[in-house]
Amino acid sequence: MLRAVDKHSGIPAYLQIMNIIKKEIMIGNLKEQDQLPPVRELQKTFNVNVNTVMRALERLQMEGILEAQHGVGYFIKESKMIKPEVIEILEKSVKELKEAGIDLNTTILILEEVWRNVK
Amino acid sequence: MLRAVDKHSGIPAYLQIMNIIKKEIMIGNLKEQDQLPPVRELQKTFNVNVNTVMRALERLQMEGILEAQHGVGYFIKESKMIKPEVIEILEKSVKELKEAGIDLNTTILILEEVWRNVK
DNA sequence: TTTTGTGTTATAGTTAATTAGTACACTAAT
DNA sequence: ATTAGTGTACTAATTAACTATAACACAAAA
Repeated sequence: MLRAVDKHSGIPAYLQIMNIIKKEIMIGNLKEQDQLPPVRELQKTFNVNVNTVMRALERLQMEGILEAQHGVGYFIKESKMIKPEVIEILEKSVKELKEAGIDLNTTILILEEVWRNVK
Repeated sequence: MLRAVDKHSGIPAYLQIMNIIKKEIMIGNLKEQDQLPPVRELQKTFNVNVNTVMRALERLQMEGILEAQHGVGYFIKESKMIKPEVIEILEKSVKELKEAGIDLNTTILILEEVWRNVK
């Protein structure tokens, strides 16, 4: 479910962690009021320092996504799960793109460009 | 065509520059043997220091995408343009996603997840 | 040969991200 | 009251990214 961070991607670890957690919420693996694993466990899972975990969680708090309870744990505060239709739209495209031999990075670059141009 | 870098995204500027140039190549705005604008101009366009431009261009050289000619300029060495069909696949999805009220960041997060799961 | 336009290199300083290590603070169960 | 499990805070040090500034090196045209 939760995976380690990629330390060679150039993307700051705390950003990656934020995104991983957001993703888990969006696909429904984490729902409102669910408790996160303890920070000392997250630290091992993501393979980073506690402070880095804290930075990620603090920012997710600021975004209203998490809530901290001192001495207890971190909880999902706001969770808007993505509709299955949305996943399906992407699944269809991804299949076609993979068949065309396109890789993920290329797809993201083109996607950003297309996003800007489509009305 | 070329846009300034987003200094608040958390993504290192040199990575953003690399991606912008790759994107221009993929959509066909830059073709093999085309010359890039001079580094002192790129510096202004991207709103960064020369050294940061250099770092991006050096790495693109290492990836075999650019070639430097001292005293002359930077040239596109390898350019594989994306097929229009691929763009169309994404355009169709993007339209649907926008209509569903999904934003770009969310799309990218879900896309990465879907990419991992689709065979 | 000089000038202009280009890439290249180097130094010094700043800031952000990350780590290690330690200690403290709150909560709930015993 | 104690303990175990949790979050929180702080200091010190390291590294990567970035900036400003300046100088140097090569190529082509005047």
